Amino acid sequence: MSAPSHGWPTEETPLSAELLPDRVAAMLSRRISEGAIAPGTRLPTEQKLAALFGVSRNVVREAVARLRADGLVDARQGVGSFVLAPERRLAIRIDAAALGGEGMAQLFELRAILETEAARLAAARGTEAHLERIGAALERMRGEERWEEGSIDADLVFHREIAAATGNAFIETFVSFICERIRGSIRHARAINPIADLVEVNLGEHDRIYAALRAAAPDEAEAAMRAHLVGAAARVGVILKR
Amino acid sequence: MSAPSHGWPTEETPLSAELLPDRVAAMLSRRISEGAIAPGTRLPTEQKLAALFGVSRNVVREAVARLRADGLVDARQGVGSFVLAPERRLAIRIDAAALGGEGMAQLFELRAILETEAARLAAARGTEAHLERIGAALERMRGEERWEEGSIDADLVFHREIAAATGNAFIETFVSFICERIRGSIRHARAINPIADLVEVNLGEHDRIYAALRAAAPDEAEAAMRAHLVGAAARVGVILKR
DNA sequence: AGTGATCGCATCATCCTACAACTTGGAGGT
DNA sequence: ACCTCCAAGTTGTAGGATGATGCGATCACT
Repeated sequence: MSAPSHGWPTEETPLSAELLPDRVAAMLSRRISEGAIAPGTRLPTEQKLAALFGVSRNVVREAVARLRADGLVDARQGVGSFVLAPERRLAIRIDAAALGGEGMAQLFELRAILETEAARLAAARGTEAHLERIGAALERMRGEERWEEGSIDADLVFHREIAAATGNAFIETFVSFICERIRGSIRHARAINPIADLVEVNLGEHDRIYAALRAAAPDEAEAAMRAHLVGAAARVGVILKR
Repeated sequence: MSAPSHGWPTEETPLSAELLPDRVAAMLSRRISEGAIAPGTRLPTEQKLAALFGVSRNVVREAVARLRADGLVDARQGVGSFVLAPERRLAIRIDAAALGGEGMAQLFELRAILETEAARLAAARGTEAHLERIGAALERMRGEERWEEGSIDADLVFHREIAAATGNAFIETFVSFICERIRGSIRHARAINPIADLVEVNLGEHDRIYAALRAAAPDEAEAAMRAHLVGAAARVGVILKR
């Protein structure tokens, strides 16, 4: 037993539809983020990993390359790959597994923090061009009567355009990212549990936001956005505190 | 000439220290995010990319694998890799190039939104264990008299622990990520322009935050955090509006 | 001629082998 | 004790081979 028992029980692969490198990367990533590999320690060599996972070294390389790109490990030629401290990460990634129950509530809370402030800033700074694009998204939503793919898309655009109206590219990126993740996880639950999510309700809330933005009223925009998010969260079974 | 002139001038590589796959991925990523490749269109085949960049197909594969992991392209076996709409991205990545001037101000604004709210939540929810860890970071900072590596590290821990005290894992991740990116970009400017950034100033601001958290006073915690961030931004030459 | 099944082709996914570049550590000589 | 050189181990890169997959063209049958 030369390996110091890293604890690699090969983890029977649950035959997911993902590609091999993605699976390997996901497993390693989970081990690292769970602290099962302690920062500073060295990963097994690529050859050993290949043997452990039962894949070729090329597949392992793609997986490790992704970990390196995310800043989870530091691969040094001729030495090995070392686990980095978690705060060194270079990319934020949210996998669906983290959104079960409590995770979704937390993500909604983060979303609310960003979007309420985004609404406030958009009301204060949004140009006519911005407002027109927000209005266009609203109109697209108005056309549909059921809450399905088309209107959900328009909803995302609506929120993204508000974030863009802040003039802050990072706010736009982060809000868009979070909304997209929430949408992705909702789609599954929705098919099973078709909550009464009438367009009228949503439209009323959206109209209030838009009116506040048009009126350049930051306080009202923030309040309207908060009310909308509380409602949206409730509609997917999440209670948004505060 | 079968290739419909994607416009691939091979882009002479500026001999950076990065690895080959990283360089290829960065080039492709830039093309995509700049819109030079229009969503929906197909990338050249891996063989052609390998020939264009003058590298092996393996290198291209690692690069494309990373793009796919980030949600920038969708690679379908036997067909090709297609560029996705920008909002479909699965990871947030901030490269240093985006932080020149205006970028840094925008990132600070985003940071302020998150951290002021985080301070408020931490004051309301933080447990004794959380507060102790925040205090420990503060003590570590107090030991140093110059603002250098050690105290900067402690500063990061201080902010991260406050985010952790919200009990929201996503807030912790996002705040930590943003602080780390700002730190990385500051380090360079700092070496050239050693702004008067005395520890006492920083400590005073931090003490105010800590006192507010101890007192479980959300409003004061938020105000103290805002004051600190305005000061921190000013010290690196960024004016934080509002 | 129209329709359906079949085949071939382009492409990605995976695997394999080999070599280059780099680091480490020890053998051996000075 | 110190320096030099070399051998082993590891990651980085190259190139090819093979299987899997999706698409279009061809071909046979009606």
